[in-house]
Amino acid sequence: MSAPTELLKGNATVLILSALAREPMHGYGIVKHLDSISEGYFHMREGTLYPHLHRMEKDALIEGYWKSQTGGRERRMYQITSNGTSELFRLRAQWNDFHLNLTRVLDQKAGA
Amino acid sequence: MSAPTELLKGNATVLILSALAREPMHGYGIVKHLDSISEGYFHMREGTLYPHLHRMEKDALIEGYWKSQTGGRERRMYQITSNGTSELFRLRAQWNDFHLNLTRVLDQKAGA
DNA sequence: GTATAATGCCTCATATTCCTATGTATATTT
DNA sequence: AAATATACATAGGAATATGAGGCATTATAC
Repeated sequence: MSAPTELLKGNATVLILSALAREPMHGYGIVKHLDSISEGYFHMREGTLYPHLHRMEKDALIEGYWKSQTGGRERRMYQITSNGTSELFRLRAQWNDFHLNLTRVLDQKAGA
Repeated sequence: MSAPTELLKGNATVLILSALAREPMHGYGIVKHLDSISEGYFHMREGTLYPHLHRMEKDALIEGYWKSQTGGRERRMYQITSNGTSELFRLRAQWNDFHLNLTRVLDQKAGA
């Protein structure tokens, strides 16, 4: 089973940052990493990923550079910046907060 | 602090069903209930709520009926159906699954 | 008494964000 | 030689929450 689109919305950034916090990766590698770590649950589409990477680079959350390979083909590598690390912490906290509140409503344990 | 729009996406239905699983409510009451139970975190806008209620009624997840008050003014009350209860269970399970997988990625505890 | 806020229902235009489809190109496997 | 996997990129369409607006009644504050 894979992640419902509606729930994925808004979480692409935190997923990408989490991957890059581990080590620098290129786009396709990020997709594979998320796929493998979640056992197929998060299979991010390229049409989702690349626009995100471009925006995140513009926002200085990540830094891209071209890396040539012995084979010849160049790949675009990305690494997380210090801005990106801060943002990752912020998004993680935001997520925890969201989870706490949603659980509270689903469990009906508080309120009037 | 209130819930980020992007995270709320896809969770409106489960929030509404959770409220109505407690007791029948009218639209405005649902907003107030969610607001109070989450201490202001989930403040669903009416532009979000009412289209959802109409769609959910059409999908037989909830049932609406007009209730007149001593004052004279009518209010539209909604109650959850058995379909709605099933759907609530399904969405709760889906949410738990999503949370499990996102946590797994954020904590970087599994995978290659 | 009258203005203001709160209650209560509803719709539409807009922004955001993900997906599908498509295009290009190289490397590896069968 | 063909099929698949790797790798980057963009355009068009679909879904969905928000903001702004409209309408009407009731309670509260001045």
